[in-house]
Amino acid sequence: MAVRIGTLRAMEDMSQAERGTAPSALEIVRTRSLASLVAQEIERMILSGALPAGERLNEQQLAAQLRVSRGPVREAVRGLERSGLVVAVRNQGSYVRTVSAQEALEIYDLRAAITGLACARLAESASPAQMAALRALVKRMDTARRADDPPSYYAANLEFHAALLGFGGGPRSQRLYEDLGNELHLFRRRALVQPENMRESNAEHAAILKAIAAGDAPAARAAGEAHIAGGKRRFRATDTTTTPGKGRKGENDDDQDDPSPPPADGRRGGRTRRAD
Amino acid sequence: MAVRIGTLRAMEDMSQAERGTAPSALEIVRTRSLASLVAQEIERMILSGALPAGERLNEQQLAAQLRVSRGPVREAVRGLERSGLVVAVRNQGSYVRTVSAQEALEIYDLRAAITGLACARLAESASPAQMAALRALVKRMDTARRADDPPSYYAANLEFHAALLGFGGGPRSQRLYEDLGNELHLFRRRALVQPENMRESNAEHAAILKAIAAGDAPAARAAGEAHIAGGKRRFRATDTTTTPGKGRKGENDDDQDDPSPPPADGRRGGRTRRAD
DNA sequence: CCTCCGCCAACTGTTGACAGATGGCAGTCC
DNA sequence: GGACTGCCATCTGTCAACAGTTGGCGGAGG
Repeated sequence: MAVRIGTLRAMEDMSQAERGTAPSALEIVRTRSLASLVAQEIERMILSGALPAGERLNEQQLAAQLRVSRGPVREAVRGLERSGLVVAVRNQGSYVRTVSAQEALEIYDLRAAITGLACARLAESASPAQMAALRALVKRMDTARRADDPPSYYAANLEFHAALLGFGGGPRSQRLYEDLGNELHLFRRRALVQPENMRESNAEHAAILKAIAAGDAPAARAAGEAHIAGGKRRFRATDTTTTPGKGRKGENDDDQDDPSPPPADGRRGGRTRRAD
Repeated sequence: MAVRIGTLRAMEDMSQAERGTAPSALEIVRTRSLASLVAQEIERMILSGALPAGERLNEQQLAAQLRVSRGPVREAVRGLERSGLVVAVRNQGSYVRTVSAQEALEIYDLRAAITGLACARLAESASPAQMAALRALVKRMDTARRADDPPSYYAANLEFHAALLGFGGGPRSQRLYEDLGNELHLFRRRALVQPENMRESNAEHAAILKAIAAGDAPAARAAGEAHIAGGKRRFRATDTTTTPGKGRKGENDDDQDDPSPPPADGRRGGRTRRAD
């Protein structure tokens, strides 16, 4: 109803409608709040390693760095706290969360379970278009592997898993998988993807697609779980703290409550000159 | 070292040491921030139904009601936004999240997957003490069922699942299961637990424990998944929107982006007199 | 020389205040 | 009489300032 009523409004709807394009800066300001942008930026800093695990988050330093007030920074940090990327101690500050080896293994298991679920469902419901998209991603990864281009492989791998979870699981599963992956990043910075690993990993991807294409739900589930288990194994192979494992799964006695919330030496206060 | 050095400090340590007891109000203020308490309170309001799904969260009204400033309220809401309980729209406000039927089913599947995982691991690692604790909880539920006491059953059920996830999965799994359960609460207020459901549910609990005690990991996993699947089925039986399902699993075409962020009529601004 | 106490700087927690946006209501112009 | 425009109350987004706490450093005392 009404054709020319509010051309401005119409323009807004248009620019909102066209997704995927560059969000045009003005639209960003109009739709996202400062706090959400700050959260996104801090999250990026953490995942990129600029803020390593255990690091303290200085509110006013971050605020000054991002040219905003402390309010949005605090709101952003509260959000990141809920999502498990940082831990906060009252009157002391927030720290980038440290993930123990045991927690990392647990997260791998969770990812395996939900990936298997998505694969199984996808085996019963995959559309030709979805299969084509997944196959194209595997092809991209294969190309990146041959070119020995780990960054490209890594990006395509992320897309593949996101598509897998989105098609087979749903938006909630997708977000969960992403969050778990982010937490995993906190355990020891190590983006090194070796050529052998790439080949092995992509072979598992192909196996997943094969089972899905065959409509074999149990096989697809097993393949999906095996893939994440393979990632867990490859992850352990490059790590020292997890290899001297006590035979199998760490028996979790219930005597550990908090594994030291303020993990490192909290250098704060005092008469130390500020770091500029 | 030093006996009477700082009796106050010593007292604080003492009160911190005694866990499980009433947190003594003063200790709460000293360890938890206002924002976290506000978040806890708002979360309670949402889960209890005082703030129904789709409801708008008025910041200053909440601030006035809780006798705090808007700052902590905003921080709390940002946290709840990250955890999926509320959605925020810029310059318009935050709303209690509405969960669609399809999302609810997806969440059930996720819970089934991680519950199955925990059961399988527990089948290989359960200690006698853990088994005893789980058996005691099943017994409590059975007692509650005989007494036709749904609230007690409900509470024990929560404890049972928390223990299951904590023993077999770990803290991360436990928290995840809890969060998913909270989201599920947002789909249609319906705490009605029928006697038949209680019996069926607890029978499934017993089946899980039997498989775990036998050390049969695949069987334990299947039992755990079947239990959540049973919950999903019982849930569907009491709901109308999910029963006219199209055969199987809703095929998720990618044409739905956001299912209306401002869900209801956002009554704001204008010259309406405020609701006191 | 060692121990202990007081001081102080830096930081977090919280509040109050200001600017901008939103959406309904009423008056006004065709 | 219907549609539109301006106005205004309400609320959110953001900022700046105040109060309280923390933890190390230096001086006083033994």
